[in-house]
Amino acid sequence: MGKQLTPRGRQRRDQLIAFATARFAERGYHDTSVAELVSGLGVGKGVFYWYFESKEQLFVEILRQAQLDLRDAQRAAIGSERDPVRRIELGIRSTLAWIDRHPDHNELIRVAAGDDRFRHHVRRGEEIALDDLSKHVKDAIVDRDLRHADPEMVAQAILGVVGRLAGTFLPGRGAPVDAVADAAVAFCLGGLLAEQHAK
Amino acid sequence: MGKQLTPRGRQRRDQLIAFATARFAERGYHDTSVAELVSGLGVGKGVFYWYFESKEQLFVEILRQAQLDLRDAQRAAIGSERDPVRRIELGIRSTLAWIDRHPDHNELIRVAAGDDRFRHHVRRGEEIALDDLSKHVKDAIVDRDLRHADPEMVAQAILGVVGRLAGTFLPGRGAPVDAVADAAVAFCLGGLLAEQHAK
DNA sequence: GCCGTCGCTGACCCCGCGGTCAAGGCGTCC
DNA sequence: GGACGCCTTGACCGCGGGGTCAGCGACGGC
Repeated sequence: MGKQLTPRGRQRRDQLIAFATARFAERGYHDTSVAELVSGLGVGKGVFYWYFESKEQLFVEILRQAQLDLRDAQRAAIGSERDPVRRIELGIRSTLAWIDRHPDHNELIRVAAGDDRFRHHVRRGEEIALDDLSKHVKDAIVDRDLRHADPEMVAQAILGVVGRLAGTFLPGRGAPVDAVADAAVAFCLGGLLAEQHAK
Repeated sequence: MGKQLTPRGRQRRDQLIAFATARFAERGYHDTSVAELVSGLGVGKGVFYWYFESKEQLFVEILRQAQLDLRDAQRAAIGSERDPVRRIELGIRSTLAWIDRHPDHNELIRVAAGDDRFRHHVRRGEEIALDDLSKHVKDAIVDRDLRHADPEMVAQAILGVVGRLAGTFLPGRGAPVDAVADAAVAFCLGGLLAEQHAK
């Protein structure tokens, strides 16, 4: 599967991945042709098929890599924090920070989510983070004697908030990440009705 | 633009729309060919182009109609309710009820949101509902002296929650709509940290 | 200098797509 | 019955897509 590559080869491969990521994010999967990708780098078509099996395989690879990277960022941010609520907050903030740093990858995930062919990849990539999040929610409910709620639903709701705010405010008019993160955290924790209290 | 159709013609047209809606929802825009649509109804290809200008135009029409229909449902549900928080709740519930009744249309909206070609249609369709929602949020904040928050961000967050919960729980697992709606409302209003209180 | 391996070329193939159109029913009204 | 207009047919077109492949450097080891 994994082909042996010299440093030179690896460089080309990375070029292709980087360029393809940008194009996929900008124009979607179907509207980005292989011809476009190679001509964008000024190379022949064969180069593409030297490094990748197919356009689809490349897309999936980028997608998977992005999801792994995001997951790493989340893990690193959460670290060994004990308080479940705080873990959730750190997860939210690190996710938004990652999206802010990788707008193309996030866009690509959105594209993938809208395509039947790739949707299950997205779901699979989310699953683990979602399970973790659900656990934290469950812990939080137990620890703090909160109202009973299905942890998975709450976890999904949080993902919904984060995804939506990121998709709306980060790429368009560059709202400061921190402001968006603050809003996301405040909403997820306190909802609409939270009384004003120490910020 | 709008062609005159006899009752028979209108019936065919509706058949095509219904079938296309299902196919688009199931397989996406690109992976649903015109040939597939017509052969699914056992008619010739010309039939399609007798009723529609193009595949794209048909898709956009279905999309627009779905969004208008959803909006009508929301309006009807909210009616003349005065309390902004209650208006928001009614909006959430009616949206989820609509999605539950029209899974294909909702799926189609998701598909459209992931395609660069149609994304702006989706946004445009959301805009009005979003503005309304923002107003309600603003009113709620003023009325109840809640913590200051950007109404638009809160509105987007609410849409995020509703969209995500609908997309995850309604089509796959046949979760009862009311349960999902209760969870969505509870989360949007009280967030994670809301203490337990009268259900 | 020679040869092998890695990287690259780009013309080419085949296919399926969206879309067209000349021609042929079929219903209806006179 | 004839004529007209709505509806339908399906072979056909051009195009651009993903993917292939025989052959051409070019560089490094011997």
